[in-house]
Amino acid sequence: MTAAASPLFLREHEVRRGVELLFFGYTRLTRSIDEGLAEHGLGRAHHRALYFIARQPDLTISELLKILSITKQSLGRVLTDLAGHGFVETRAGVVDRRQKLLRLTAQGAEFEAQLFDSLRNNLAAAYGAAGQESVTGFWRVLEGLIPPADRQMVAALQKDIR
Amino acid sequence: MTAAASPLFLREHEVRRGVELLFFGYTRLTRSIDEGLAEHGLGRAHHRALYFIARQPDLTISELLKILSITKQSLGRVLTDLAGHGFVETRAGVVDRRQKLLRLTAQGAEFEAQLFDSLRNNLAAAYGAAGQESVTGFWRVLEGLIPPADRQMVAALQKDIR
DNA sequence: CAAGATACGTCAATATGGCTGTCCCATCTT
DNA sequence: AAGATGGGACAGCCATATTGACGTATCTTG
Repeated sequence: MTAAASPLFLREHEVRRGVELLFFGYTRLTRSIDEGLAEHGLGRAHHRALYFIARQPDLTISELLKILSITKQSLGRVLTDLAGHGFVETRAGVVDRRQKLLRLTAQGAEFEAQLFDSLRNNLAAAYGAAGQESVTGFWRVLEGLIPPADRQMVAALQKDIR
Repeated sequence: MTAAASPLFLREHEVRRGVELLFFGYTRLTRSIDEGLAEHGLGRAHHRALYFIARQPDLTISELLKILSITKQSLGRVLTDLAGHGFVETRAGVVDRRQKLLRLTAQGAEFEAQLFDSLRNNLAAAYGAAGQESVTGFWRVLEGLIPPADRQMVAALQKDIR
C-alpha cells in the first residue's frame, strides 16, 4: 500500500464525516416531529405516508408502496390508522376503478402542515446558516446517493401536478 | 398573506426537496450494507454500534449510549450479539475500573471495514459526481441540522485520538 | 366472452429494535 | 461509612417491519 493507494481509500476521513453527519442530521430532523406525532398516538411510519400523500394528492396505493419501499401489509396498517384519525380518505380511481386514490382530509392537511412546520424551521435554519451555494451542494450529493433506477421516482415528486 | 409572507414560507419547495432527498439518500445508503449484515444475522442497530466503536476505540458504554441515543437495555442486547460474534471485546477502564472500554476484535475490524466499503463506494461516487464544493455544502447543511448541544459530540468523532 | 393479470385487502405468524420499570453489583467519591 | 455512578440483567410491552397464503373486484386480452 505504498504507491497504489486508491484515491477512494484516501477519502476515508471525508467519507466517515459524511456518514456521521448524515446519521445525526437525519435523526435529529426526524426527531423534531416526534412530539407532534405522539400527541395523536402516531409514529414516524404514519408521518412518511402522510407526507407523501400531501406531496402527491391522488397517489395510488401501489405508487406509495414504491416510494416507501415497504410491504402492502405494513402500509395497510398505517393507512388504517390514518383513516381512523380522519386524516386520509380514498376515492376509486377514475381511469381504473380498482385503484384507490389517496388524499388528505382538511384535518389531515392541517396536521401535516403542523408537522411540516418543524421540518421547515429546522431545514430553513440550516439552509440559512450554510448559504445558498451550500444548499445546492447538499442536494447534489444526496442525489448521487440515490440509485439511478430510483431517481425518476424522486424527481417525479418535484412536479406538483400529475 | 399578501405582503407579509415570511421568507421561510416561500422556501417550502426547497424544504420539501431537502426532506425528500434526505429520506431517500439516507435510506439508500444504509440499505447498501444490509446484505453484508444479514450474512451474519445482524441488523442496522448492530452496525451503528460497530461503526462508532471502530471510530472511537476504547469508547465507554455511556459515551456510546449518548451517541446512539438509545437505552442501556437496547444497547445491551446489541453488544451481547456483537460480543457473541467475536466482533467486540471490552476491557476494564484504566482510570475508572467500573467503566468498560469497547474495542473491535481483529474479526470485528475486518467486518466493519467490509461494511464500510459499501458506504465508501456509494458516498465517494456521490462526492465525485457532485464535486468538492458540493461536498462542503453537503456538510455545512447537515451540521446546521444538528442541535448546538449535540455538535460537540459529533465534532469529537473527528479527532481520532481521545 | 372466458381466462388471466392486476390492484387492493386481509388473516396469521414472526423478527427487529426500540421502550419502561425494577433491582443488583462493583467501584469511585466524599 | 454513605452515597453516587457505571454497568448488567430480568420482565414485559410496543411499533414497525417481514413472509406467505388467500380473496375479491376490475381490467385486459386472446
